Amino acid sequence: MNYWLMKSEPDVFGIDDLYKAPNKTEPWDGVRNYQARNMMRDEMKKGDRVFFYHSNCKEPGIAGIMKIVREGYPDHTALDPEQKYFDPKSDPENPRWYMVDVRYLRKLKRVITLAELKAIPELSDLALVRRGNRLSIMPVSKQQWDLILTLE
DNA sequence: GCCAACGTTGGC
DNA sequence: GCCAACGTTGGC
Repeated sequence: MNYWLMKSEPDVFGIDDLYKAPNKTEPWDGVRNYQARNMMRDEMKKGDRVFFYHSNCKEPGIAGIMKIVREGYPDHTALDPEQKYFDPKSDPENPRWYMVDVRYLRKLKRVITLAELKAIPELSDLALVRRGNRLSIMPVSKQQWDLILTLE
């Protein structure tokens, strides 16, 4: 099993929104970055665990845990001109963008903030805490995952 | 293929 | 709201 971290803006879609979704499951659509796309399309496997990270908000940090319940498949929001994430360069025969389905597992007892994570030397390799990192999806090692959970 | 301009991300 | 950092675009 692999571990990941995915960012979302809680004002748009936060951990509580995932909890309220049907089956507590939601497609992770709208990702328009190739590195992130490749991870969803090629590397994420059913059962993988994912930190739900709240970004661009008052208290950025890890808010909960979810799991992958459906592996990469084409992101249809890229194909629909009505959608915000429409991409005229994607096409149904050769979809450019992919998504996975995630299911809510639990909220953390408290949000583990970015500031805390940055202060831990053992996490300096985590992409999240690297300066200027803008990846919305990133791998987390088992060691990093376990360490982060001890902070809870 | 280089690189300037531009748009976006996301912490602060 | 500001702005640094980054990815993408497109002219050449």
